[in-house]
Amino acid sequence: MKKNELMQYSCPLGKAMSALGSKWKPIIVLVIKDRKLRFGELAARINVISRKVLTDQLREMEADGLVIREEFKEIPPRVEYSLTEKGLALLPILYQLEEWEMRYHVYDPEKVKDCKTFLENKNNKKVAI
Amino acid sequence: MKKNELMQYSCPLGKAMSALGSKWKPIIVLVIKDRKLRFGELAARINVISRKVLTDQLREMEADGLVIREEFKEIPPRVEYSLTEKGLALLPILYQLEEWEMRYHVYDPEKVKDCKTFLENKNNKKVAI
DNA sequence: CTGTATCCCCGTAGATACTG
DNA sequence: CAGTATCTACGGGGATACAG
Repeated sequence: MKKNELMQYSCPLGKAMSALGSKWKPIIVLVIKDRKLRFGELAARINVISRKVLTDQLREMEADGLVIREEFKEIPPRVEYSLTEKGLALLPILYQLEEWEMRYHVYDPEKVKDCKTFLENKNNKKVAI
Repeated sequence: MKKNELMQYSCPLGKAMSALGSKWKPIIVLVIKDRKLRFGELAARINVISRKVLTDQLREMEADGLVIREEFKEIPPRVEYSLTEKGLALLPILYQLEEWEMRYHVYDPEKVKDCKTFLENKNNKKVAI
């Protein structure tokens, strides 16, 4: 085993970061937080992500125990995603990270608003990012 | 401005993740936490990182306001790195992330020990990773 | 001692078309 | 509806050599 693999896979912090250190995972967690969402709902709420990448990310998060994937064998197919207990436990930490950034960075309120409405636009529902 | 740039640079959480979402930054924060360290000390404590990458990461962290870089115009040159207030404020969040991972994942205690001693070995000093 | 300068690899993520 | 399959582009990260 190489040393950097030791870092990545055996250190708790390294492993935690690899579980949510990708571009979209923290956002996906925040978007699913309230209730089960279908794949299409997820894709609509984060409309800048491609379906391939969304699928990839969800599969990895499932493997990491962050989300639950429920597949209903229907026509048309339906798949629902929800957070596991582990995924839910991540929420307060993500909020703290958000607060930390807000506290030490000067934001243009308009841009933050843009960011919030960006996700809201496509679903007519508040998503706190 | 493209939408994904909006996500990355205007959303507090997106910005926070881009500030510490790389492979080494969280570890660098933990390693510097106690006191100022010279570049060489940092490189020795995280001996699997190449000097180029360490330099790159430190420069980015400096730009993000996480670390302070003090350069002493001496022969031989001396540079000391320390955490800013912003960097220090990140510590409790990193510890929570660590605890979160520990709580939901079954670790082989031997491997965690290896991970700890891996960083300890090169400096004869405890570094809590 | 503290870095640069190159070069290169590989993985993430994106675009697009297609499928059960 | 919920994905695959392919191909491509880009950039982080690594190895090595050199510099002030």
